[in-house]
Amino acid sequence: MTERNRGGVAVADRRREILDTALAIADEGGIEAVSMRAVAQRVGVTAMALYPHFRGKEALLDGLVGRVLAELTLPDPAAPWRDRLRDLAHAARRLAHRHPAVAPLLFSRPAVTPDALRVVDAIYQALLDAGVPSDQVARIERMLSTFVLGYAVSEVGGRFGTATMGTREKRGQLPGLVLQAHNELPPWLDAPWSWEAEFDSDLADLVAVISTVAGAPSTGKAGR
Amino acid sequence: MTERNRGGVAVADRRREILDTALAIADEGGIEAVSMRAVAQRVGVTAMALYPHFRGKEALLDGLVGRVLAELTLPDPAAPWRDRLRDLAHAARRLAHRHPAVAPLLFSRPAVTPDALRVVDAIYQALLDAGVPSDQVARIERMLSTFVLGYAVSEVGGRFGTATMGTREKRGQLPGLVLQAHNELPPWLDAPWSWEAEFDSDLADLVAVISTVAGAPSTGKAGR
DNA sequence: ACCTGAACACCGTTCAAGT
DNA sequence: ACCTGAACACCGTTCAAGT
Repeated sequence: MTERNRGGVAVADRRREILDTALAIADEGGIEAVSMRAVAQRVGVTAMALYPHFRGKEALLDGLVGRVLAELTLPDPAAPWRDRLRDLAHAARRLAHRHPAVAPLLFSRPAVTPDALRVVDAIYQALLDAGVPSDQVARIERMLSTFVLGYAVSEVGGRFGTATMGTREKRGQLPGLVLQAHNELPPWLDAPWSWEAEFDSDLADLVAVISTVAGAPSTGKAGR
Repeated sequence: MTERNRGGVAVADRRREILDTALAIADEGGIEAVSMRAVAQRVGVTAMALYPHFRGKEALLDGLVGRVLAELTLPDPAAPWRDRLRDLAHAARRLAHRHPAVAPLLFSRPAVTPDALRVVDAIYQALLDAGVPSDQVARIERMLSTFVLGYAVSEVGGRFGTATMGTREKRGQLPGLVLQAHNELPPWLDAPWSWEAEFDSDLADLVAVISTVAGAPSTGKAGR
């Protein structure tokens, strides 16, 4: 017995339609393109017609984060904990690449929605299976998720730079700025072959931390 | 021979005055309170008067990031590398707490401005002194700065939650959501005593990673 | 060069009114 | 309950005009 409005559209479907539209607009034009008016127009309705579904723009953005988080597929619970953590990290990174405008919003929404809690729980489970003491599980989860989110947002947000050449040449000529350590490093090492490969190396290092915290011997060193 | 406008104000001072004003507004009302019109009004000028100094709002926000980054004090180069990295991390975290509205902007600006490069160079130097192989220095720098920025932004942005009680009680009752691992953990461990203490533990773990990558024996395990 | 004032094409949200 | 249309108080930016 789903509720229906005059047009015969189930209200839950309408809500999802609004979020799908908002996500499409965000993917195409960035978060600043997501206006109540633009979303409404694409849905084929007035901006005010969104308010029965979302209290305001903030609520719509909350919904957008949930919509994106729901896309994240959890790893197979039967897999080894290392694989589960790696799969989850890669899935999160790919998600950020798919929805670069929405990813940064995760920094300002607490992970207390059902969509977020199921992810946290999967990480908790992997850490417990790894042998991490229970008084360290929450900390390690935050450390891991902070790094993964931070790395992915740095990539899509542009913090890591565009990897176009020429930036280094300029550095040498910056007036009155001495970059001692930069000059000791080969220039081509500033950017990695592949951001995914670097992500893998970082994950390997963090998994080693987890093994250490768990009291088990670290199995793999990082390396490139 | 500094250039002066009709009012007798040096143009460089005018630029700084605009940025100081923008920062004050951001600190008080968040980033969305920083409008060309609001900044101009506080400076005592029309919005259009900002355009000779900044090409547009994006350029003003770039300047704001530089203004904040310039506040970060570099560690004593004579100190041991571990202390230098820790001091830098804590200084960055405090900076984010002082200017919570500006910190997230760092994710979308590449670290290629002089203000940013001097920070990166200080980290490079510490990592080289630690014995990190040169082909790993840039990667480790990104891993470290990504974590530090991500942690600080998570704190001030609200991702880590408000640490008010009650959220956990709700979790148990979320309809149709089974949080297996959550139920195995004592509820009071969800949030740490102090976010700063957790930050310290995380840093200790990351410093241990650096020691491992450097080939030196890890000196300190994490612990709480 | 620096600044103004008017104008344009937008915003989010409230409110009274319709069905 | 859901939606409309007008209105209010904002935006960033362009443009012609002033000094």
